[in-house]
Amino acid sequence: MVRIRQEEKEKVRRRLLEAAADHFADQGLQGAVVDRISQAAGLAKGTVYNYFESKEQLFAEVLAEGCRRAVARYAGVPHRGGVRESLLALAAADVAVLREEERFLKVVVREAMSFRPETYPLIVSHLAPFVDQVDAILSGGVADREIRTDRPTPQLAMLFVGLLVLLYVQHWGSGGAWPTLEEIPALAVSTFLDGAGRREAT
Amino acid sequence: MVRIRQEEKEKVRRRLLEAAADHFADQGLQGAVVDRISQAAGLAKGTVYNYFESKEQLFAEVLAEGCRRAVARYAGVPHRGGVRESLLALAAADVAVLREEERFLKVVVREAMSFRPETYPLIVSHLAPFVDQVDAILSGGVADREIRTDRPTPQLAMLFVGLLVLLYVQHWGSGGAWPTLEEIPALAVSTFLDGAGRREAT
Amino acid sequence: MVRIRQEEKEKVRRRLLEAAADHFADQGLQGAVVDRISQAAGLAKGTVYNYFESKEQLFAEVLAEGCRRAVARYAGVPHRGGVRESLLALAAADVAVLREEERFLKVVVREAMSFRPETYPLIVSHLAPFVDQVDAILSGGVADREIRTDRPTPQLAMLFVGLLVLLYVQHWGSGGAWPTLEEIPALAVSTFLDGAGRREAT
Amino acid sequence: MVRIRQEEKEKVRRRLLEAAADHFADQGLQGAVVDRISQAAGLAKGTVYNYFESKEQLFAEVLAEGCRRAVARYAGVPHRGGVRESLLALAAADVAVLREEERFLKVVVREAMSFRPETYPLIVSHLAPFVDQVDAILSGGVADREIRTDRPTPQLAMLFVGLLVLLYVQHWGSGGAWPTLEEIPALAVSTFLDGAGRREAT
DNA sequence: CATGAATGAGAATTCATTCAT
DNA sequence: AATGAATGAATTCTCATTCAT
Repeated sequence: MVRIRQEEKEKVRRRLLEAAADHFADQGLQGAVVDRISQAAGLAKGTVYNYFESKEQLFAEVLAEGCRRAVARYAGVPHRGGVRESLLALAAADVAVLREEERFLKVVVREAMSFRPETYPLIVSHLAPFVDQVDAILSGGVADREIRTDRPTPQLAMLFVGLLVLLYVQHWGSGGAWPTLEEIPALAVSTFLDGAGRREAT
Repeated sequence: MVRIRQEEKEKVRRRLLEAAADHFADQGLQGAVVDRISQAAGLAKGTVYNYFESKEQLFAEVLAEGCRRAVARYAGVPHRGGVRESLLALAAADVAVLREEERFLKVVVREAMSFRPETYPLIVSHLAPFVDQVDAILSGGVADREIRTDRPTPQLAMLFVGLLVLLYVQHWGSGGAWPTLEEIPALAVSTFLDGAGRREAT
Repeated sequence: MVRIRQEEKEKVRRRLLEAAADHFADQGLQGAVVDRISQAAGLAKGTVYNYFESKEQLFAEVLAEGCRRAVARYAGVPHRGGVRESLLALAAADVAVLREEERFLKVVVREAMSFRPETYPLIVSHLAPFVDQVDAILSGGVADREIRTDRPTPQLAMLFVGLLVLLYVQHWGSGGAWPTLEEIPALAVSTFLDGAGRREAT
Repeated sequence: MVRIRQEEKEKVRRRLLEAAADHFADQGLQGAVVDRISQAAGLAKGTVYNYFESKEQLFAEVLAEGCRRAVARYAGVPHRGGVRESLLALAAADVAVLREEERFLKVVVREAMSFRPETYPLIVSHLAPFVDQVDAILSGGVADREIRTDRPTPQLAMLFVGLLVLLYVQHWGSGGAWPTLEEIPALAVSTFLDGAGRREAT
């Protein structure tokens, strides 16, 4: 019975998080309204406060949950083949997550790009596992002489992740016109690895 | 006499815009408080409304002013030499603007990266001159066979601008740790043109 | 339980309406202050907005409630005997309502006499049932040859109602000196039916 | 020269009063905005305060001016013939004033009918000359046995004036539909003297 | 636990009034 | 005298949070 109670609680919590993600994605932390979140979850305003300390807390949890869900997906991505293939696979996984958890990811991206001191470190730490994975791939690439060696791989990794995020922002900002979600992985990897200059030109 | 009055008014307006930029940069549109802006400008609350219709209006004007100041600076940048040199010069000019008008630029970047439907088109239109300049450079580069031809130059231009913005965000987000403003132009251009892959590797 | 809640809410709503009527009667729509209304009702400012959309809405509801209460009372008045008796009964009922719901009626009268385009039609429509009743009485009087036939009864009805209102205004304006509430029905009916001219004089 | 200065000042004052009457007639004391009044007069906000102590003062002066203008016109009306003719002439003069000074009169009527303790006595005192004139006519009528003797003539006079005002309100409230200004004098006098009952019926 | 009415701090905005020019 | 920029008190309305049921 306690078990069932626990599960029930967890379910309600989820519902609230989903609804919150929805609203935070659209309106931001300040613009979102607790009452509307609760109603979207089919609950009363007060109930939110049975699960979360405050609106800010709720926001932080949405952020954390978003990162958790994202990271969970990357863990399963295998790194076979060269750097290009691995990065493609990772980026593809990322886009796949985006599709399923767009609301959560939007919250994360939006907050990340507003670089508020209160949340920036939080987000960086949440995203660390993902960046680390990229870093690992790139380090392998350095060993295989596929990657430039004049810059530290952690910085390159951050650049790659940043590039992905940048493309998401342009995707959302353009209303999905360009780039489309489909082309993002290839676009990101190609831009990141090859640059815009002509090969022979160098 | 009227002349002096006019100048005086313009000065006050400036002061308000500066103060507003400060606050919007830190708190965003929703987080900023009109009363605190006016006080930061050494004026009373009501005075803000003698110059601007509403908080939203004020925000829009800060945005416009930020873009205006930025664009004004790019106009003077000459495109001599190859693509690399031109882009470097442009990026350097951009960073120079950033140093002097950090508050305004932060507002623009923050808003741009939050991709709100209300302001995204506005910002895009404001930034258009800058993107166009990059586009012009890249188009020249295509003619000189310095730039890949498999992607439309407008998209490449947006990518370059996005990359710059991305580096600003990481600069601000890291508290200035990495990248520093000095290294941003080279970093942006090198990443954009060369990518992270090894030349020979291809 | 829900029942009790509902009743409780209805009670609070009433309290707010009464307090609002008080203030609107004294200060008019523009002069009244929401905060003072809520405090007069023993509630906090915000509570008003849990029950009414806005100050204007609240005013409209007070108006409607006032008319509703008034009309409810007239419905029970029987028209027996001649025109004079019927009008007297009706006017007496109106004065009786006035005594009990003075605050509400004052709001209605005040607003009616300020002939604002925003509310005048509203008030006219609310008062229609009362005017119609007078009209019915007068029409009966026309048949019985008690009433002049050279003017449409609806216009005469409006005149009678207007006369009543006029006497209320003079009553309130004079601080109750003249006319007193007691004499208003007879005064209204006599003035309306007989006029100030001498019978024989005609 | 002083003379000219004086006249100039008087002219400006007039302009302000007219503009104020306009706005007070439409918006009431509370709804009117000083700045808009001054601009309607082609002057700056501050100028109003060179001529009037405060908005309230200005309102009071508009009220007084309205009454003054009205009363000035009645003074010239001769009482010849019987009561009916005299009252008709007076009412016609009143309507004539209304036509020319509608803005001022609206302010007076509106304020009178809102029976605010602050202004009611003021208005009554301003209107006293008019009421007195009616009273004089009625007293003459009593002597000639044209008027009922069972009610004090001052009260009858107030009733007559009230009736006129009532018709104005209905005229304005109905958007001029009924009664029209033309029919008001006859309507007022006939209603007042004859009533709605049939002569023979009594 | 869920509920939702009550609360009141806080924010945007208006506008009468002042006063330096 | 005329002006109109500056002021800040006053007001409406919002919404996060509390708490009795």
